[in-house]
Amino acid sequence: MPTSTRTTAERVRAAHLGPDRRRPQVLDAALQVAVKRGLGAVTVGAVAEELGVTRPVVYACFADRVQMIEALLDREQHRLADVVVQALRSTGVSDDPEQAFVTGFQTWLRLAGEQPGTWRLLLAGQPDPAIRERFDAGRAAFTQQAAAWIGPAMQRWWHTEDLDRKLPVLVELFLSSCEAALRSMLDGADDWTPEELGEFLGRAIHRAFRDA
Amino acid sequence: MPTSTRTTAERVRAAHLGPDRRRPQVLDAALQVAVKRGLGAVTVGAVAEELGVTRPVVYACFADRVQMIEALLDREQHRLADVVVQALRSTGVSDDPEQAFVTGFQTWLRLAGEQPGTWRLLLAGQPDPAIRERFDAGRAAFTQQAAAWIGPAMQRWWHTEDLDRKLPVLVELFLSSCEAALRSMLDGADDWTPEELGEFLGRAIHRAFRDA
DNA sequence: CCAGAATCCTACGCCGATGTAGGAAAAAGA
DNA sequence: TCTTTTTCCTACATCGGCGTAGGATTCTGG
Repeated sequence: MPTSTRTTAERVRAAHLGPDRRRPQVLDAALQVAVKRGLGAVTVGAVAEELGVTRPVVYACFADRVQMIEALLDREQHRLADVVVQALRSTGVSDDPEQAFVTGFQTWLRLAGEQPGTWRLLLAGQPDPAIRERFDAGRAAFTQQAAAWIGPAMQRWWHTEDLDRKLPVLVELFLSSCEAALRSMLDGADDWTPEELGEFLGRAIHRAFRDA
Repeated sequence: MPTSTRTTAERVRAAHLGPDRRRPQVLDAALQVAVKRGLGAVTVGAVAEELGVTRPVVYACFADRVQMIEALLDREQHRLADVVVQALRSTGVSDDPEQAFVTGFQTWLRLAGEQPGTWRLLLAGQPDPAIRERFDAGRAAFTQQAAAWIGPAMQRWWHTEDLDRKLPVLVELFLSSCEAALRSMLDGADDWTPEELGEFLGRAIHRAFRDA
């Protein structure tokens, strides 16, 4: 049984790829492990086993465990950022704020639903102290990006007063709402399509922000 | 230097308390460690050092590391539940939905600000697999509690249609909004009092839910 | 004041994960 | 085909955290 069932049984010798071609595979395996058992479970051994390879092969790709996880976080963060940019672009066509919220959430949820694993990483929360700094930095980047979009938009649409003071709080609220949308999308909600969910939540969150 | 500066220097022999009186101290120390360095850093050794005691003393209070953390989570969850109950009670006096949201958030944020450590635990996210189950169970309990309050309230106030389908999504949104409020309260917002923040966010979230 | 009980501390063995060295197998080149 | 190079695997040493045994110290009751 060379394929499928990965019991702890004897493994076939892995293909002769070399570090450069092996590296993306390692990150894929690391992502699998992180999604299934949390970032804390991403050990060199676990990743190697997931990939069907021994640990030294992983060490040939990354100097140590921390660099491996940082590489994973880098890659996934870029993927996420791309999706966010696409979602933001999709809102540009409309001058109606409510419609902007709705289409933004719709395209974002649709794209996010296509690579659930990457997004679950974001919801997982930080693991051991070694990664914490890098993880928080990623979150901070998103916060900044969100602020850079929400601030001008609210100024332009509604001339919200005292925006300087309110903005940090609103950004936090916005990001948390996005998390809620994501959870609803990835977990239970089989009876919601991305379009339905995006419209429902986009409208609700728009109401919260409009008269802030 | 028997007090203060906890370098790694020689320690004084700890007082003769015994497991029963020592146990709450151990949980206090564990909470400190969790807040400072994350739940993943709550090892028996770290807790013992934080408390100024050797590891066997901790083992005299709890059978193993998992039971210690579970005891911590139990205690903190009860504290949290008490606060939530108080906040919910405070909304009962008013029949105006918006006012209910506002006073609810206000009392909750005020009480939460008094024991920040306990609440930061909630934001920290799950650590290793051993605790994950217990941690998720706590979150599920809050979800259920929120659903039990939001559902009837929305039915009574606004006769929201198709509530069965919407409720799970709305509960998720509500909890995430609470997290946002908490983050704003505990982190940056020095220029927001609990009353101001509760009014601002309570109103915003009320708008999101009213016409859902 | 002294025996006995309760409590704390030192010291140990164990296990899982890390990171490394050197030999075996596969690919590449002559 | 035979040699050289690349890549993978087995085996090892190390480290940190877990959990326990037994001696040292402090409290307590007579």
